[in-house]
Amino acid sequence: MKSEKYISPAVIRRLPRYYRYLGDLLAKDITRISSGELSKRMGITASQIRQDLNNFGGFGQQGYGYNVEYLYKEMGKILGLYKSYSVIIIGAGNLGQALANYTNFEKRGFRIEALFDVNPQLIGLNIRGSEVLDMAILEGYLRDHAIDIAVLTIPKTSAVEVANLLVDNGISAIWNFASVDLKFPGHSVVVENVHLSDSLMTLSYQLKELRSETPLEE
Amino acid sequence: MKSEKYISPAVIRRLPRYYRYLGDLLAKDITRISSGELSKRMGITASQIRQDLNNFGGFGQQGYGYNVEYLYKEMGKILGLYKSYSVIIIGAGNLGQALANYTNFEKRGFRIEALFDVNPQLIGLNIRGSEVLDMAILEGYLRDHAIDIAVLTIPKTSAVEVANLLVDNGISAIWNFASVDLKFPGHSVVVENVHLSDSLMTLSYQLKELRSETPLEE
DNA sequence: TAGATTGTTAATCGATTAACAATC
DNA sequence: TAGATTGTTAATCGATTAACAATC
Repeated sequence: MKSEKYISPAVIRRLPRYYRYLGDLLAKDITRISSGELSKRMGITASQIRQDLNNFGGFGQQGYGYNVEYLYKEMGKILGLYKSYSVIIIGAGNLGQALANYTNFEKRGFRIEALFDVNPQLIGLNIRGSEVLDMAILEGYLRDHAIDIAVLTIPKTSAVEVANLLVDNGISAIWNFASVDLKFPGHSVVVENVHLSDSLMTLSYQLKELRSETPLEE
Repeated sequence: MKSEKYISPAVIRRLPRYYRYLGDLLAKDITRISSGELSKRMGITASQIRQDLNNFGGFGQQGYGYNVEYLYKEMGKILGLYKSYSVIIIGAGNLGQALANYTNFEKRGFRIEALFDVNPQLIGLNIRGSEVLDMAILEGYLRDHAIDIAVLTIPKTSAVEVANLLVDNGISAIWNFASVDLKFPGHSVVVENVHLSDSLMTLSYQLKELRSETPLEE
């Protein structure tokens, strides 16, 4: 109906970064900021900042710039941070537990309802108020609970199978830490990947390049 | 000297993905692959695959395609995976420990030498063979050990300060999990960011959009 | 050889930057 | 009002895709 304007992924990826900088400014009691000043701080062009923001509305004022608090709140709305989300974590290993223990997510409205694992040693454990449940009851659990987001922190071997089960049972958002690309033909699902291995390889590539560029020191 | 051709970040980000798919093919005993077939599997154009690979050399053969094992190994070399890297983890909290416990990194040649933390409760702990050392001795440690990569898993409040200390003491690669953008003017340092909060916000944005697109079910 | 598929040049598309009129 | 800075259109730049000659 509202036929929203298409926003490119490149823009979307910059939104959390704007949000972060605005939050920092707010913490420093800076009340207004121009695109030029923000440009210097963020290391991107003022033109890009204005283009990006204007995808979502005219938040600034000529001759003045942007009101930090207002823009911060608007960005929060755009990012969907004023809603509360129910979250389950699939895989209660080191990474799953680390995420469950990370309090900042709760603060932003991401409520961890439960964790799931196949390991009997982990089942029954309580991680900062959330119980680790048996993966065997996951399907039933999803029928009884309205879950917004599933976090996938299981090995790639079982990731595709479990992801399909999640989607077949109504999950439409997956935060995927498994080293596979998930595809759900015919379903409306959003997936955000955190491919740690890929990230580390990219670093390794860059380090190799850096070292080959720099001639030996004398 | 070797005046390497400039490779765009967009290409670099795709390299680990190629490497992953080639590894999967290899595991399935598939010995050859054409750009057309790989295109179908990866969901990117064959043209892009050929362009990307040809940044680094002509790995294929007309009429045949690419030899999977050969290309896999070449990609590994390009990514710098045949070297061994010494790694320290700064911040032995949940995330730092999770990364230290993740055995796949060791397998790829990233050896975790030590972890560092300020918390007395953690200092002295042994995480899968690596000791948690006092952050106070970090500077001295760096003088005595040749460390390739530092993993930054500390809160953003101290991240900038510690990162500067690392770089001042010879670290030239940082895998940054703190929610800040690190800058090192005048130093040659490569930084790879894993901004988990940003990633989760992106997911939240996408979920919000997905839900506003889809009209109510009847 | 004929068929397949690469490597590479050229065309297109999209994203970034520049410019400037509008306006606070 | 004059100065500053936005919102937006136009220009540029870079990345992706298409096309095809080269060649295995």
